[in-house]
Amino acid sequence: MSKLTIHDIAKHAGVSTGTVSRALNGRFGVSAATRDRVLSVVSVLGYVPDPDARQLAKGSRTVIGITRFSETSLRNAYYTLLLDLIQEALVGAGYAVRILDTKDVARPGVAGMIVPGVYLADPRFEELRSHQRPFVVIGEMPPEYTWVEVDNRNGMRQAIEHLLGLGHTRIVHMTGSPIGQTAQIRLETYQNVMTDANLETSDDMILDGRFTQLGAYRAIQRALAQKLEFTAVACASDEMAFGVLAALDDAGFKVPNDISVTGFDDLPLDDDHEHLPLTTIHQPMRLIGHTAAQLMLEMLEGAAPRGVLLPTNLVTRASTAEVRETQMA
Amino acid sequence: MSKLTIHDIAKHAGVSTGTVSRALNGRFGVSAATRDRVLSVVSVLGYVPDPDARQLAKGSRTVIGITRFSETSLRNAYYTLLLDLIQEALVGAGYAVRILDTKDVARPGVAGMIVPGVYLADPRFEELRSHQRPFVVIGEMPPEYTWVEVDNRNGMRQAIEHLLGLGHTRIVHMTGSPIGQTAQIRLETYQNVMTDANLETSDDMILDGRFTQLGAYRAIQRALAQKLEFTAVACASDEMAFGVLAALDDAGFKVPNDISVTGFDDLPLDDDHEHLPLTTIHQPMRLIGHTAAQLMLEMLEGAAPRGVLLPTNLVTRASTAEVRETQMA
DNA sequence: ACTATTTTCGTAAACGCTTACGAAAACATT
DNA sequence: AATGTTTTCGTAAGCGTTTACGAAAATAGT
Repeated sequence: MSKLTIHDIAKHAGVSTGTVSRALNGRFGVSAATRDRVLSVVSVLGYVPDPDARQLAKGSRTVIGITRFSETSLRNAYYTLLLDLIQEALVGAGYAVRILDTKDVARPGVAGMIVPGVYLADPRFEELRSHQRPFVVIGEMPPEYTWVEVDNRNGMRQAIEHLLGLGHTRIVHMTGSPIGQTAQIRLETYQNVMTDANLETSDDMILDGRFTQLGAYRAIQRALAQKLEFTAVACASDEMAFGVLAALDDAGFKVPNDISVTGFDDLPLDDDHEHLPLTTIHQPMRLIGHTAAQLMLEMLEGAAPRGVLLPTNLVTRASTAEVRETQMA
Repeated sequence: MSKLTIHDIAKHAGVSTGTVSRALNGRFGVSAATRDRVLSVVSVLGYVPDPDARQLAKGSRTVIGITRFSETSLRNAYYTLLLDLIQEALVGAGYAVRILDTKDVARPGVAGMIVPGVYLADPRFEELRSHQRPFVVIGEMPPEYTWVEVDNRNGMRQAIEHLLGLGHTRIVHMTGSPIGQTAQIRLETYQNVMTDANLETSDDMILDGRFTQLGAYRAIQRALAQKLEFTAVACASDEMAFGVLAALDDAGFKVPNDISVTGFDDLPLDDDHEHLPLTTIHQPMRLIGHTAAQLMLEMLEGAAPRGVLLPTNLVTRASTAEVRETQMA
């Protein structure tokens, strides 16, 4: 019940500590048979290696920094969750994780940085590039960098096609901040899919909700005031979808009977039980976090840069329905 | 230039490694003279002990968990900053910090928990209490627990008195979620100060903004629709104040000429340059984080529980002004 | 079969620190 | 001065890993 060490595992598995360590780290020089035996003992006894000892033995102290999210602080639920997940994976691999500023990238002891939401024109990006430290960005980047992102194009396509499948033709898009490229990609995809379906996407059908509930709420109010007609709104984030839901409700529209709404992210918000269950595009957060950690580990071992695009999928819930005849006033 | 170890220090100071360690940790058994000599060598060479080695040698691995914030995920900017600060202090003291769930409190290796925003009736609270692990809550608690919180009473008093000093008499309050006690205390203080000044605080003067921008925006819209008259609104958070600002702006009121607005928190939001500079109550975040860490360290050494109330101060910016004669329609 | 290779694995030395333990030095007490 | 106390400090044994290094075992080559 006290601390389980590598020696205990070695004893139980009838091998030496060196072998256990090699098995654990997937190092070369262990037969598949003994590796499996060791691993099974590990999982039976529930052994988990001491990160400190591991770190110490590995030599050079290494902390991996994660920068604070900046695109908009309101998308923070996303960030906190991500932070947690990355941390989990990295600590498991024996690294220390700290929240740092991009300017700390050169600090001694900092092995690398994980930076959610930087974009090419971001001033912080230059800061990162100018030092040699490896960094992985969470967001789409040119191929010469290492990054992981969800497949925004396919995600938004899924949302729009879902709406089209329900018979909607007047679909407006609620976009996010114009700075972030995530919003940009989602917007472009909306336009492309609509155009491919021979549907109109005039400028007034693109509402800017700035990735916030309030922004989306006001955008809808303005659109309604201008007598914009639509039967569905495809949002670039759940957060904004909630704002849309509120605005529609206040204006007397019923979702999904009068108007359908789709979100994007599907983050596990812990306080939003009051909302209508949202049809949305699910992001595999767990996978994103783990992949980011994985990429960092790869970089640290000198791997070449690469980008990873993760799949999304549509989650159909209660905020969308088939279009009906007389919907708008 | 490579890693500076305790041996280097020992050599330079002409003592043994044991002595250096003792000097560094303020342990008993080192003369003041040698301690100072060692410490000066340390600072000259810029030596900083390896946390992993320290941790390993100290024996029992100890991670300190911080739970995810739940009161409302929108107050997340607050949380992220806090997390960062606590981490900074704790890591400096040789502890590992992880984001954990309250139910992980019993996990082996978890020395203690720092829990922002739990309240007495919180189900998570029971979970914490039932295990013996020490925990410090960020938020006001009965004296038998260890906690740190900003002086909400004095803070809200400062805000209201500032408004009173400007001649306002019709002051409404924008409150947060009814669950959290923080909102409760701020609300009560508003009522008390107003009553003490012989001013009215009827129920319709208390608007519920649910700690979100959107919530506050809608609350103001509703109040305006009901022809509620007021010359100032004192908000329980900056977040809500921004919503109020937006609602007032949309309704054609000028802040601060027509109506004054105060916030509460003064968090460094990195994306809100577009807002009018807010008169608000400043929370010493750095101090809160460090104090939380400090209290945890104390607890770990078996200190008795205690609560700490940190001072707030009023920051006067552009959202408040003297009341004028003809303000409301 | 016997040697040359290759693969698997055990041994033991780090990694940088803390902390008993006991020796030496300092100070008190007679 | 001689002895007893207390304080200061050096020595060395860990803490739980990783990883050369080389021995042993398995496989290949003749």
